[in-house]
Amino acid sequence: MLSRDGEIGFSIRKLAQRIGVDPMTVLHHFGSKDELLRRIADRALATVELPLTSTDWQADLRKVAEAYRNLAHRHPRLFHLHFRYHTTGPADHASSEVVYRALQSAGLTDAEVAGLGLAFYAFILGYSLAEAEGLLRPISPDDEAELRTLDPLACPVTLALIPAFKGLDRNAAFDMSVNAFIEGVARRNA
Amino acid sequence: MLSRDGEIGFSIRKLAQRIGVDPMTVLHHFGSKDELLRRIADRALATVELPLTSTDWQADLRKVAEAYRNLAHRHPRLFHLHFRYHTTGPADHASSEVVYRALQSAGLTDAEVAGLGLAFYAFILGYSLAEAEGLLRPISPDDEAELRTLDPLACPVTLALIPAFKGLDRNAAFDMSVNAFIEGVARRNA
DNA sequence: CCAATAAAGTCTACAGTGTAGCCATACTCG
DNA sequence: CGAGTATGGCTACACTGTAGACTTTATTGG
Repeated sequence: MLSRDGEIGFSIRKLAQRIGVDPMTVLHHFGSKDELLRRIADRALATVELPLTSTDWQADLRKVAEAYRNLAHRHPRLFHLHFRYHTTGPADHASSEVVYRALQSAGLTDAEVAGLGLAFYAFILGYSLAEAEGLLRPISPDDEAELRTLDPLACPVTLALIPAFKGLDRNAAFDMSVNAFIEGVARRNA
Repeated sequence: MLSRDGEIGFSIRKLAQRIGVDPMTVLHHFGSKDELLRRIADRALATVELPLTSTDWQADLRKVAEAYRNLAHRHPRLFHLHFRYHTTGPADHASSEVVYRALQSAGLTDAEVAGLGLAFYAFILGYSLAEAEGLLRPISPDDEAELRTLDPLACPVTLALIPAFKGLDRNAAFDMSVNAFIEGVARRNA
């Protein structure tokens, strides 16, 4: 399955065999493998569960962020595809509309809405991708052993933080981070 | 060249032919193609120009963010590799040490430093990746034409923002965004 | 200095990939 | 009914990573 293994190890021939048709049939249907992956990514991205816009722009932003994180959780390999074939379907436009509307009602100028909106997007996509790729996972014993080999003179803070990494609460970390961004935005026009 | 074309279109055989050796030679040297790409990504990541830590933690964070963005600008396809083979070399540890030290001197708890530090990383990596992939590019006439086909009832704000997207100043947008995050962090313990 | 050992490089072969080109079949519309 | 068009499938081709055996080169120990 693509959600588990990602684009790597995925081939038209295997897919065709699994669904019992000729490889050329599926290829003709989609034109090329790239186009097939693009369509799959589109389809998966469209399942993001967007919030209805409310009067609380901060809550709206939080909900959009959570929606994309949940999506990444459902399809861990999706965002790789999204970054590769920057697919922007209807669902993307709908969610970016929510983001822009939220930022606009926060009282920002158009330039700020555009810049910060795209940045907010990049942030939640990057965070979701990093999390899905295992970069934000609470460190394993192996990781810890590797960290402990660091030079204590060069990386004292990192070494001191090892317990914090081990006990990392990913949900709390995500909330903290989104809140920090939102707080910074709110403070900008205050 | 890998910086231009990325992992796609890159093959051991082409590389070997370019440098005039047998493909098997390079393969035996690196063990596998994955290992080769990992090593290349390591090497490129190590060229990030880290700042010396100062007494101004906000300036330090800004410098780290800029350093990674510059790196992504030099090697547009690098961060795809980084996310795929989450390579964490010495340079990464050095730069994350800077980030953690900065956040710590901002007065955060260890859990906050760990969570926000990783999030800051994910943010600048995601932003750099998005920018390198062209997601944050000022929109082209084609993009504009596509945007104009959106339903004005569903996406009024997006449509109204088209001029802002056309005139998007990427540097300013990046500074704004990093500042928003930093501001949010600073405000957290105030 | 030479022989033994290890390392590095090279050739061949294999299984797997995307896909162009061509043919058969089915389905639609005048 | 017949012509045209979309759809599915077969073969072939150029390309990939890499396992395995073999040859050359370098290194090291006596």
